[in-house]
Amino acid sequence: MKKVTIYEVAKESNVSLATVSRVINGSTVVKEDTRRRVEEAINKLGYRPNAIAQGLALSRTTTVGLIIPSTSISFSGRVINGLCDVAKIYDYSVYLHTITEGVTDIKEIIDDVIKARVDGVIIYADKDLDDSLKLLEEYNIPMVVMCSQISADNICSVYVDYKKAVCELCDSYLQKGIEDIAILQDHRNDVVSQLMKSGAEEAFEKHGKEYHGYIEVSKDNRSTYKFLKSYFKTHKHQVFVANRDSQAMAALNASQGCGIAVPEDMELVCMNESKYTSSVRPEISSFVVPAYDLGAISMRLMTKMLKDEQVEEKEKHLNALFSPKQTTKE
Amino acid sequence: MKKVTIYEVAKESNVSLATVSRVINGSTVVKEDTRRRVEEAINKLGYRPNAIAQGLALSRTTTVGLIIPSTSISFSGRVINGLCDVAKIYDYSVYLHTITEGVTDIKEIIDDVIKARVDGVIIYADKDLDDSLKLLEEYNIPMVVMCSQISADNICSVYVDYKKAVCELCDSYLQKGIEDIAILQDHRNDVVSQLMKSGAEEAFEKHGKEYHGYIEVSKDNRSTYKFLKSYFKTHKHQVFVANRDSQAMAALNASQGCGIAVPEDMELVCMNESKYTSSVRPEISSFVVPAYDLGAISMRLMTKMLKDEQVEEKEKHLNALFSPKQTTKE
DNA sequence: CAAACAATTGAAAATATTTTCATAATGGAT
DNA sequence: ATCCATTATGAAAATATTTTCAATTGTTTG
Repeated sequence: MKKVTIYEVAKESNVSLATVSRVINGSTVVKEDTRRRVEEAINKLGYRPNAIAQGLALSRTTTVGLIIPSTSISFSGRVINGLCDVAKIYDYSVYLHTITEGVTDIKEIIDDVIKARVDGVIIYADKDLDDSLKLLEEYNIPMVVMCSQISADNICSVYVDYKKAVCELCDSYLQKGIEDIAILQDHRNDVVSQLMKSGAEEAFEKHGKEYHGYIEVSKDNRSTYKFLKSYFKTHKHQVFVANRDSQAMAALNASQGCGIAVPEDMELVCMNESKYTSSVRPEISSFVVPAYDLGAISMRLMTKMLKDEQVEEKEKHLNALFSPKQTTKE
Repeated sequence: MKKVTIYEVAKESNVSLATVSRVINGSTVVKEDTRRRVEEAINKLGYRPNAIAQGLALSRTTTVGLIIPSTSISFSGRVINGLCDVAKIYDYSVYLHTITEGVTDIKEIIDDVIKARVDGVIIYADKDLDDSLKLLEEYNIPMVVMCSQISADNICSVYVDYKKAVCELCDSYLQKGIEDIAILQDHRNDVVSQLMKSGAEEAFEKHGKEYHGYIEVSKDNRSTYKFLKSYFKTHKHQVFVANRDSQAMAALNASQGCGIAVPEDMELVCMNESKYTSSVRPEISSFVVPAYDLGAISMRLMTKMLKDEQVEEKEKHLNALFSPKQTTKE
């Protein structure tokens, strides 16, 4: 089983390399007759173009690097799906790197995507990654940053407007006179938490009040559950907002042991709907975050940058749609 | 910002290409003095090796193609994490393709990984993919198949022994005289369902009985929930086994409206634990499937094949660990 | 001190493609 | 038949690296 290259095809069909290349790429004109001959040779020999050689000759790999945290898998998973689906449409391939928090050295990943000569990089950056991005900027590699609001010459960003979501949520409660809104914050210090904070603060400020409702917990789910189980014995909130679906689940389960009925005693809101938050009973309210779209739009933006199409907006924000599943408090 | 290649480094440090290459790859011996000179030049010029050119010269890309369905994201996500973590350790990169059932043409994906000249392919095949795999075999591309039990010259497989899991589960109930065990089957006709079937049948046969407890539903979660809601009004089972976590959740929720208490009236068992099945209340029993390990082990096997290490077992099976969360029926 | 050997280094080929520029073939108009 | 304008094709350079084999340098040793 020896390798068959463009040479063998050329010999078999009695034409030059150039002509075979033209047939493969279908761009320039080739006489119908020779095209047929070449195509026959390709089929006969089972020739497959070599993307590596093409990449070298063209200085272009039609490959996009994706760098994404491995936490919150159901979310990342949907992002990846959207991204891959769109990549397929535009004939790009995806070169994947996951980030395991506290383990992965991002510099190494960046080194690798540079070495691999990807045409562009899409990175999910819910934390500050400035240094790492600098290097990619230096190399002038087109970038799409998911989650953060960064934009520059060669950088686009796509993010979910959690600030607006929380702001409107709080506002609607405040208008009904409900002020006791708790927001769960873990210590990841990520962009989403930041946005939730500023959203709440903005809403309260608008109503002439200051916001003080943060509940700080560790990143770990199990211990969050334990903490809340005892916390709820002494604290009752009218509204309880959690960022991740697993946190909302922890809150729901913890509340049940403490005689707090959801939603009658406490409304529970999750910022990221998943098939679980939507299927659990009692049902809990949640924001539907378009994770699939986040990936899909990021990839679409990337293809525009790579094909030198006009990118009308370099910063794109998506809305999280509130989906109340409970009889809203009066 | 012009490209800096091995040429520039060679000129800068007054040596030949060959020597620079030797320094980069650190394999052959280079005089300490020249090595230092070359390294200085590399740093000064900011030289980065070009993996594409290396790939061409070496006919090797240190890249592994991963082909995985986009359904059941939380499961695939963990597989991907394990796989990427191990890939990183052995300095391989991951080239990702997702399969959207009914949409993606697998042939196209295979074409693409061949074109990309990946060194190996890891594919999650919970359905029959024989034709597609044939092509990879022809090209002699090392393969690891996840989920199915295939093995051949250049193919290893890693799968979770669902058959054994279900068989032992049923057996333990039968020993207690419990025979009314229902197994939910959707119409995906996947390998896992097949294995569950044969596991149940084997257990019943062992006890001199025949198994007839399948409940057939559609693939769609929403309609499964609806179906079960009415089904449970007229049917009560002692034990109810669901494959995917979302199906177990549907069953749990459906049961609650029908006056069936879990676990008192009906034990609910899920074949795939997720953070949701493990955090929902009432708690449900589940098998802990080592998805992360599935990915990690597959990748490890692949690295062995690629580095020509001895692969002692070409078929590796993992056990799903039963984690009963309920007072088991007497 | 010369011979023998080991340690370094370099020249050039090889890897599989694209693309530019030049040439050859074709066809229509005169 | 001849010329001009297309249209089609080919030769060779370029892409960035590795590797083989030969040459050079350095080090012992008799």
